[in-house]
Amino acid sequence: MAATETSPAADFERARAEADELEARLADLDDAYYERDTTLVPDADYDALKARLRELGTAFPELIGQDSALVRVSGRRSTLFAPVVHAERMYSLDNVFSVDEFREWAARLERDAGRAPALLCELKIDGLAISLRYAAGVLVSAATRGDGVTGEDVTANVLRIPGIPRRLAGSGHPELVEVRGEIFFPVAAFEALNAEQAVAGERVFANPRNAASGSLRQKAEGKSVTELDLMERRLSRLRMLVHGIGAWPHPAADSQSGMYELLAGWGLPTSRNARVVADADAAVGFIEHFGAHRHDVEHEIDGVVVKVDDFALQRELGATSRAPRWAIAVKYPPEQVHTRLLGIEVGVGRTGRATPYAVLEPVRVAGSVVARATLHNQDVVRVKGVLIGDTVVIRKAGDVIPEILGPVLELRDGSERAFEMPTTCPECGWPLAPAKEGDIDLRCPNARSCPAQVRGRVEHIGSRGGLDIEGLGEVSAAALTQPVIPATPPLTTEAGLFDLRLEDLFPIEVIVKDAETGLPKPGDDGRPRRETPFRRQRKAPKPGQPPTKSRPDPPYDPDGPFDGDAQSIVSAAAIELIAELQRAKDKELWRQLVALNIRHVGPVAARALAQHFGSLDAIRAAGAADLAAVDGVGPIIADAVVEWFLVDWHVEIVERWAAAGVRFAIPSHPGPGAATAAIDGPLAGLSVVVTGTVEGYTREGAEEAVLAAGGKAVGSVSKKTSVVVVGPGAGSKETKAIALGVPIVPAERFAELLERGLDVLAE
DNA sequence: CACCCTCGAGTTCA
DNA sequence: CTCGAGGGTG
Repeated sequence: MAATETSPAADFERARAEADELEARLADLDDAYYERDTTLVPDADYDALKARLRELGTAFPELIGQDSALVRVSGRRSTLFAPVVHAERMYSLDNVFSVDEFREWAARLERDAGRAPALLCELKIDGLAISLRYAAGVLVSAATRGDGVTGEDVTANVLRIPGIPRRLAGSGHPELVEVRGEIFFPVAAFEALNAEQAVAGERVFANPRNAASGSLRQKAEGKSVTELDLMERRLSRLRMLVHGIGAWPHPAADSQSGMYELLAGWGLPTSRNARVVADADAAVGFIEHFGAHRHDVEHEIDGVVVKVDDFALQRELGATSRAPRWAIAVKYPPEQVHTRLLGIEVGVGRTGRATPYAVLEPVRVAGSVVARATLHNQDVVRVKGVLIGDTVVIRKAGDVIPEILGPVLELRDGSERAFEMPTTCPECGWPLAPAKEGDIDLRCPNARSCPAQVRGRVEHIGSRGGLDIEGLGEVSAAALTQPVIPATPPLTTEAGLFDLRLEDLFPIEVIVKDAETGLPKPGDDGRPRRETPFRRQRKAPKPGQPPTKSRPDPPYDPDGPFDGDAQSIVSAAAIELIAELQRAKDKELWRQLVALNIRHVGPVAARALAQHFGSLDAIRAAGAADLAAVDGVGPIIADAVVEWFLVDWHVEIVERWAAAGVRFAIPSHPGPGAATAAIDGPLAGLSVVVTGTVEGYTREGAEEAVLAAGGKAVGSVSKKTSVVVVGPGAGSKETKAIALGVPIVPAERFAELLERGLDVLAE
């Protein structure tokens, strides 16, 4: 977004016209943001407008008047609540948008201060600035920032927010003190709120900040009892953290950090994430750390605030007309960005569902480059209102998965066209149809031979929740089911999986696709590049030199039927795959059940069925009623199992796998219906969630250990969860556990938990 | 029958 | 990780 170059002759009039336009636009945006809690454009665009205005202002200072968007403290007084004049003005902070700009600020600071002062780093919470006025230790009013001079009284609502003391702890409180802080909606609570709002037919909030603002501005008058209840609940989910003081002539502390200790001692909520660091370099470390762990905090953060810790130096540095010189806000790159919707393609998954997905101009969002995003189905495409060719708004939902929020209507030029859902399967050409009358999802009915579905099922067989076959993932599954060579793929259905031999793998050639575009990559000769995933080319020995053997040939039976060409050798991946398949034949019955791809039968249902019946034969012989009697299996799953066995090519899978040696039974199982004694152990009757990394265990291993100790390993935290084991890298589950009051055990004590059960908590 | 847990399925990128 | 839907429980 390069600014138009102003000519050296300086066309003042042109600059003024542009500045006027920018001012008007910014006034609109500020008005929407502060008065109506609406964000019309991504933050990045807003910042860009201001940056441009600042540029113009640098060239022509006379363009920037007293009510310019650059000068006024953003925000205006709302008439909703009574006005409150702050005893001391609430400043906003200057912003920088990169570590480099921060270093410039720090360098200036060090020059002004004549030394490198200690800095206090804290997170910039994306919430609402608030000022609490305490008179002789008693809360007398709470006000929003408003325009910085006058805010609105929200005391009645603030009193309902947990953690804000009406009376300060301890004694010796000043006559008057204004405590400044930020009210916010914890991210986890925000999600829950929106779900409830939707159910109640109320507005759904775009982000936690809007939710906090909206919640705080509710009025009790004229509300029904249910509405009041909803209001109460919303307020009770808000939280506050304090980060400063206003009016107080002689604070009993000589530094920002000392101030926080004092405030904490009074029972005010202070952040756990504030640190005093020695210099700018250390501050950069803090900034980068939380840039990477933005979502490991309970609230949304849009940056880091760095303050001079020493109060004496703060006073010395003073403030400009709008912001103190001793503090700076370092803003993180936006998490919502614009990019072009290049096209919408349709993929087919293992169940045959046809899913449209967006192909995007690759763009960086929250740390990674995104080129695709799912659109779920044609209804979602319609509801989001996106057209091919649109500029669209992208964000990362829940940290990872990119999501298209919608089009930027102003940027349409008429060349965009609507997406039309294909009527036939893009992979096999069969007509797509809903599985049931009234279903939105379209499916490819060619379950047996649609290459996409076979590929998906084979991949699922190899997955961790299935037979956990190393070397059978996305790439191998595609190679086995859709190679360019041979013409007849080694697998036309999964029935032949356990009959695969090395010589079936050897000839396979696939076309290499570019990860970004999905298009075939051209090789040296310009034609699509091919790869042989199960074979390596042996380098031809140079003439005149003795053939060197850099690596020994892989172990392989020379008397076997293998018939590869002399210049190639079997890759280790091929040998590994065959060996893994061999091992899979004796794996647990539940894994083999999952591998059959029966609808609704995943690891948990499969475990229940396996444990109860002991063998696939017993499951097959059981009626729907017998199946549904199993704990965790209801009529729907029971029917799905019965019906699965009625399809001839399904039965063929079972028969060919069994013939190849797949065991399909739990050895020494007493037989169907045998009472399975509840496992006794330290964790008997407890459900345990493990999140983050636990040293010495894989994710699976930890679950196994919980089962072995008699516990139940569950994936998500709820009120019923007995205990949550939290290791480094834990995310929302830890937050949720805290919110629900579920006991937490640190990962280091996992082993102890396994041995002693909940006794570990009693310390 | 109305909840609330769970599970299954689909999903993206390094 | 999130969504929708199955299963169990009060």
